[in-house]
Amino acid sequence: MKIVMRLLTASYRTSDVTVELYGKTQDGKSVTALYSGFKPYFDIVEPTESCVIKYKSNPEFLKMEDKTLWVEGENKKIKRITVKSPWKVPELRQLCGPETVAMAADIPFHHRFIYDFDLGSCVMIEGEESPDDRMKYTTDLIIKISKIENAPDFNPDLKILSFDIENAIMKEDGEDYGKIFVIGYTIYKGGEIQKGYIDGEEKVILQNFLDIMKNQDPDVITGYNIDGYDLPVIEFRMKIHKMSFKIGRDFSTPTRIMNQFWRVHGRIISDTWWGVKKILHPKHETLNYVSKELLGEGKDNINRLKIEEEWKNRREEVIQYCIKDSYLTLLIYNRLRVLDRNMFMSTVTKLPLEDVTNGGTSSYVDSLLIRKADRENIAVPMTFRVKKSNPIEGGYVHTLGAGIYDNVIVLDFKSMYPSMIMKYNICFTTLSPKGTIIAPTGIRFLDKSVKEGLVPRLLRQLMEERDKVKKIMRGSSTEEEHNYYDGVQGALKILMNTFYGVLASSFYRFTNLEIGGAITSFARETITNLISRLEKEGYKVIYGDTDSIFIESGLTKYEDIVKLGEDLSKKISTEEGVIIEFEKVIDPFFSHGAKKRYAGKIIFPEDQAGEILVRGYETRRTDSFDLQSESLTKVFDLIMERKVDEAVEYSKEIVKKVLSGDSSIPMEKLVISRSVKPFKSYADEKSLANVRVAKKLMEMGETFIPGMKVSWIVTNSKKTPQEVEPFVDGSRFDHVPDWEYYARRLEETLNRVLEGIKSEISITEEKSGQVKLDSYESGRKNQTLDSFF
DNA sequence: CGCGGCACGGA
DNA sequence: CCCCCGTGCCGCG
Repeated sequence: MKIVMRLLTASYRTSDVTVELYGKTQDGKSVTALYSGFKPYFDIVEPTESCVIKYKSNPEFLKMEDKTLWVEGENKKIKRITVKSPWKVPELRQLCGPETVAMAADIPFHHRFIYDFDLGSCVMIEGEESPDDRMKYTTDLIIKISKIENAPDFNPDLKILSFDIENAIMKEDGEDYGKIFVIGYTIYKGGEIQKGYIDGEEKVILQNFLDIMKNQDPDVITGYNIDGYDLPVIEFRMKIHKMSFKIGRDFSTPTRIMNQFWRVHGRIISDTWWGVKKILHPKHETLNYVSKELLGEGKDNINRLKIEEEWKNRREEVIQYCIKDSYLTLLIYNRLRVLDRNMFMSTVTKLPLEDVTNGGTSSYVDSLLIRKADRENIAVPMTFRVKKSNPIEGGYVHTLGAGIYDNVIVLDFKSMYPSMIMKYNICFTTLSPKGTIIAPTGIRFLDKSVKEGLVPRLLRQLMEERDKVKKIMRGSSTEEEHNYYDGVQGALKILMNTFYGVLASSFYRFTNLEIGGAITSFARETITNLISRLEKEGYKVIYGDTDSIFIESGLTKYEDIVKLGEDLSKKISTEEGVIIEFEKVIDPFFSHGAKKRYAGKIIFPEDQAGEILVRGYETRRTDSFDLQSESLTKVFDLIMERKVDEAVEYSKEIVKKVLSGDSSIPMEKLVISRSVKPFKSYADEKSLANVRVAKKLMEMGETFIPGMKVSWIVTNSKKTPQEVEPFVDGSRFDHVPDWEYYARRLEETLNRVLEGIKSEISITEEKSGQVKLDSYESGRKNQTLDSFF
């Protein structure tokens, strides 16, 4: 038979080293495709005679081939050693001691298979169904592969199972420690939703859970915080009942990767919380808050801290609450389009969906770079850590003076770092003392005419691919088609931009800090040269950051400003060999005089006109309290209308109101929220409010998982460290906020902005009058806020 | 009052 | 397990 499927996950079984490819067909069939006979191998650089003998006499040894591979600037003799068991490779690669250099000996076996067959995210498989394996897998089809090749891309409908557990609080040790009362779930397939729950004896619940996995056979397992909570609890409770947590498509058990993600053969475990964090960046990360924000609907009202009581007295409500959690989570997961995003990324990285869902960005680059290196006989080094003595110097940031600016033109370098890599042929394959391209750091690279680097070539192909996809997108006839190509081109853009990050990282196989430094130094040179040139030509450059330049045009007519923007972009692009895009016009443009902080009203392009753009300020920060963000937004709105006096008046009023502890101010508007890392990573955990709050929450019986955001209200800032009380979404807060603290923080925020205008106004217009709010300086004796109001 | 640790956002 | 730059808050000496 012959099928076409999208790759969901890839793995291998240890019993006979068969590669397992799990996928989904366009018509919704789940597939296990098996490939036998592929063996793991790795390279040893110029091994000694005794080392060769050592390998040949090892029971794992299968064969040895001679290779000549390019290693750090020269061709070297390599022995390629093929062995029996993938899991033995870490041990075998150092068989001859630490002084022998092993290459490509840390590539996961399933990746090795995909790279060698040069498979993409969708494949065509020919083969026979395998009745012998019928009982070993939960999928609709089980096929022994006789032929496999790439197929055109498509995004099939996947079956998603979202679940949530309610269990005894894990406070003290005992038999019922964490005991599960109920599992609620929601299954989604092709637009249809099916809800359900399992209760009863815990052992029965767990068994039913395994049966649902087997019979429903979901492609994706999600939930809210399942990585750090539900899955560990289930694993733990199964152990107590001496059950095996076999939810894999091959009935294998899931394993935890880096104490964070879970991986299981055949399915994608994709925590919605993680998607929320990465895509939404909300102020609070609780399911209740995110649901309300995104769906306009919150969780049911159940007291989780007294779950045992609730389970005894309100069983039906708890069950409904539990199902609803899984349902809301599923809706959020779909709303965020996590699967679509990941499918697009898997398309452009040529990796299975699971690998882009739970893998790092280095695996994206690996997937493309290793294939190319292999085909060009370039040795693939193992991942190593580089000591970070002198970090790479980063992007250039132009000083931004305080004030209000008119009709500001924004120019952007298109894909700055990828462009630098391509223009200057920056690559580990072109790095050479004989090179004629000299970076500002003094590092040399060969000219393209001598040798085009692997990375520049790859980026060029990705950029060409993206331009092609964009063109198809513009010509697409349906919205669906348009969205598809838009997704692909967006993923290509993200992928291109990850190259610099990965190559400059301190923990990657192709890392070279000289190369990372060369890229940023070329970028700094490019932008600073352009700024000088524009200034020489009489333009007033007011700001720039890494790849953007802000010019106060000095013009007043809209058409003239737009024309200038277009002319500059055209002129510079042709001259510099790097594309400069005319991005927008902002009027007015405001900053209080700090880099990376500005606000302005967009007047070009048309489709963004009227939008107030804020960067860096408290309104954009998830760790400022709502009252602060809202007040600042209001002040910016007034400034954008150039109503400075009104802004000052408003600011005074609101600070006064807060200082008086006005009862009309909702407590929620005072909540401050910050994330907390694993406790052991802190130098002094007691001195940090967020860490203290996390610990308090755990004492209260709330779930806290490292990486989570926690929320609090400051109740006494005069004490050291300041006193804070956790704020739990949905439950009453019965402490008194430190109103003076909030008034002071608010005033400082608003003052920063208003002072920025005053200095500007007094210079250009000699406008008298007090703009600055009456100041309050903490720590100074005889001066408190009270003395001013 | 200056410094370092920390979290967050910009690009 | 993605880079650095920069801001602002807090606690400490």
